[in-house]
Amino acid sequence: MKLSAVTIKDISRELNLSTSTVSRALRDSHEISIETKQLILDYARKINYKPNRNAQSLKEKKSHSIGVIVSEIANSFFSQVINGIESIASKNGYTVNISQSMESAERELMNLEYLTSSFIDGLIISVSTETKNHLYLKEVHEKGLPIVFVDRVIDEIETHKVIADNFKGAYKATKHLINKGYSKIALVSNHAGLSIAKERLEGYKAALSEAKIPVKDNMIVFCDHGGMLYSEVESAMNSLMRLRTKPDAIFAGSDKITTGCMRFMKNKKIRVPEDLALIGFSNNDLTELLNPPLSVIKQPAFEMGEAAMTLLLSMMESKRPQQKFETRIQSTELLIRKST
Amino acid sequence: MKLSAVTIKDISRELNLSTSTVSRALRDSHEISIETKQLILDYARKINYKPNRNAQSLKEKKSHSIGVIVSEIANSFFSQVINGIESIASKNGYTVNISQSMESAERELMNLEYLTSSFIDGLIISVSTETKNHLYLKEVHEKGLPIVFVDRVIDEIETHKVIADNFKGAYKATKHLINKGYSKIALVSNHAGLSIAKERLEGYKAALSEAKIPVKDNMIVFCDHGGMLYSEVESAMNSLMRLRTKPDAIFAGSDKITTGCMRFMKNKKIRVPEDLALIGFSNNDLTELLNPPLSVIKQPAFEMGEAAMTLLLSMMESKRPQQKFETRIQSTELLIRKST
DNA sequence: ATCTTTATCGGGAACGATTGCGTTAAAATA
DNA sequence: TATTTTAACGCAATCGTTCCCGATAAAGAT
Repeated sequence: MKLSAVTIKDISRELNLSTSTVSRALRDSHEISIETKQLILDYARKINYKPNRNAQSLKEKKSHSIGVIVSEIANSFFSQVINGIESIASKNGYTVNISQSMESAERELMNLEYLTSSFIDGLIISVSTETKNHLYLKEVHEKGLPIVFVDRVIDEIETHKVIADNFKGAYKATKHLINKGYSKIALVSNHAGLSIAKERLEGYKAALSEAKIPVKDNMIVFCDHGGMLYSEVESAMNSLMRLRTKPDAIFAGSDKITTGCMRFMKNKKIRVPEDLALIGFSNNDLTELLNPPLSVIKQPAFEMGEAAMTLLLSMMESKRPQQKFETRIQSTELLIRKST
Repeated sequence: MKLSAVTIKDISRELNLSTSTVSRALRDSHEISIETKQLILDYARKINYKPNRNAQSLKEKKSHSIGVIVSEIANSFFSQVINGIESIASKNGYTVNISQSMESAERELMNLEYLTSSFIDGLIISVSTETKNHLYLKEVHEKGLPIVFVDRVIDEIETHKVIADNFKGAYKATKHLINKGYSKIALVSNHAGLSIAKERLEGYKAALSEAKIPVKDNMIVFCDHGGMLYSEVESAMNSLMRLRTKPDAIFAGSDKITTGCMRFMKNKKIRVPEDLALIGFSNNDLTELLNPPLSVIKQPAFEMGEAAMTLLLSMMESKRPQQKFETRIQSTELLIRKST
C-alpha cells in the first residue's frame, strides 16, 4: 500500500515539455524563459507536486538526512540533546533518523550498519556503555562519513566532539560537598570505560586530593549500564552501605544513577541529607521539586545538541575532508539545593 | 564530503559477472548456482558491500522508513512513546524519522510536507495543540499514506488510532479526589480543541455529576500550548487563585501542566495537599520522589508506541488499502500518593 | 547578407538496484 | 541421435531526477 505520487514526467506530458525543462523550472535554473517557468510552477503547485527525495538522493549522492544514535531516547538528557539537534536540522532541511542502542554494543552496531547504507549524510553518536570495539565506526569514518560525538566520545577517532565539562562539573560537585563538611564522599560512577566516567572520576579525585582527603577505592562503585536498570544502582549502593565506614555523601555520575540513588534512599528510608547527602549529574527538570530538592550538575543538553548539529552541518557541506577538528567543551551548571 | 560506497557494479566488474547475477546472489534468488552465489557473497562481505538504500527505495517504491511527528521530544510521555515505536520499528527493519511540531501548526505542516516527499512509507502523528486545519493530512491520507494517530487524534480522519482511556483516567482521578473529601475541584486543561482534552473534560464532568457536584465553568481553565510554557500554567493557576471560592483540589490535564502546577505551588508556598491537592496526567518517573509524592494518572506510553508501530506495520505491509480501522484504547493507571 | 552569439529547450545518459525476458549450454527425455 | 527441458546467467528497461550536450531559432554583429 503506497501513495501514487505525481512525477516530473506527469508534468512534462501534460504541458508538452521535456522533463529537463520541467526540472529546470523547478530548480529555478537561469536557462529557461520566465513564462514557461511560471507555467510549470503553477501547474506543479496545482497538482501538488513533490520531488521524490529518494531519486534526488540517488542522483545527488546526498540524502539530506542524518543519523542519531543514543543509548535511550526516554532519558531527559538525551531527549534534550535530540531536541537541540532536531531544531537545527529541520531549519537546514535535514531529516533526523533516530535509533537507540539501549547500552548494547550489538544493537548499536546493527543500527549503525543499517543507517550507513548510503542512507545518511552524517552521524551524531553518543556511544553505549558496552562499546569497546570501534572498528566499524572507525571504518565508516575513514571512508568519509562525517561524524560528531556528543557526550560520550571515542578518543581514537579524530573528529568534532561536543562534551560537557565533566571534569570541572565533577570537581565542583565534590568540592561543594567538601565545603559543606562532608568527608566520606562516595562516587557512584557510570561504566569505567566511558569517556565521561573517566573525566568525572578525575574531577572527583582532584577535589578530594586538593582537600587532602585520601581517595579510597571502595568508595568508588560502578554501574555498568549507567543505571539503566534500577537493580544496578541498588547493588552499587548496597555495597557502599555494607562498608564499615559508610559514606556521608554520594556523588552520582549520571542522570539515571542520580535518580536511582534518590529512589534507593527513599526505599531504605535514608534521610537526605541528614543521613546521607546526594548530588549528581542530572538534566531532569523535576529534580528541583523532589523531596528534598536535589542538588545537581546540569549539562547544557539542548545547546550541546545544537552545537553537534552545527558542527555536523559544517562537515557535511564542506567540499574537502576537514583537517582540523574541535572538541567543544560546554560548561556545566551547579545547582545547589537541599540534598547537600 | 561524502563516503564513496561500493556498488553492485564494482562487484560484477571484479568477478566478471553481470549486475543481475550479483543482485540475485545478494537477494538469494533460486536461479543462481550455489558456487557463484558463495563467490559473490564472500567477495561482498570482504569489501563490505552495503546496498544503496536510496536506489532500493526508488526501485521498490518503498523506503522502509517511517515518520513520527510529536509536539516535543523532550517530554517524558512522548519520549516513551517514541521508545516504543523505535523498538518495534528497528526489529522490523524500519528507520524512524522524528520531527517535533513544538505545538505549532505551521511547523507541523512543514515537517509533514517534507516527510511526505515520497520519503516515508507511513506516519505516526500526535497532532499539535494548534492544529485546526487537517486538509493536508487528509489529502496524503486519501492518497494512500498509512497513518496512525497516537494520543491526540483527529476524528475526521478514518484510520488506526491508539489512545489512552482518557475518559476513564480523568473519571478515576476526579472520583478519587471526591472520595478523599474534596469538593471544589478545578481542572487545568490542555487546549480545548484537542481530542484528549475533550475526553478528559468529559471524564471530569462525569465524576462530578455522579457525585452531584455542579460543574462550574470558572473552575475549568485552559493552557493552549499544553503547558509548554510555564507562564501559561502560571496564569491559569492565578486565575483560579483569584476566585472568591478557591478550589481545594486541582486536576491537571497533561504532563507539563501537572508538573507546572507543582512548580506553581512550590513557588507560591502553597502546601500540598493541605492547602490544595493535586493530581494529574504524568509519565515522568520522578513524580514518585517529589515533595510530596505526586498522585498521577499514568499512561502506558511505551506500549502505546509499540501498538501504534504494530498497527502501522500492518497497514504498510498489506496489499490492499485497509477498510476496517481500530481505535485501540489502552487503560491508564491511577497511582495514589501523598499529593491528594 | 552572412556569421556569431545567446536564449530556450529536448535528447539521453547517468545514479544503483531489481527483474522480466532472452540466451546458452548442459542435462534429461524420447 | 534428436528433441525437450532446465539451470544459470546476461541484456536492457525501469524507478524519478539531474545535467551535460546538442539543436534550433531569434537576435545581434560585421
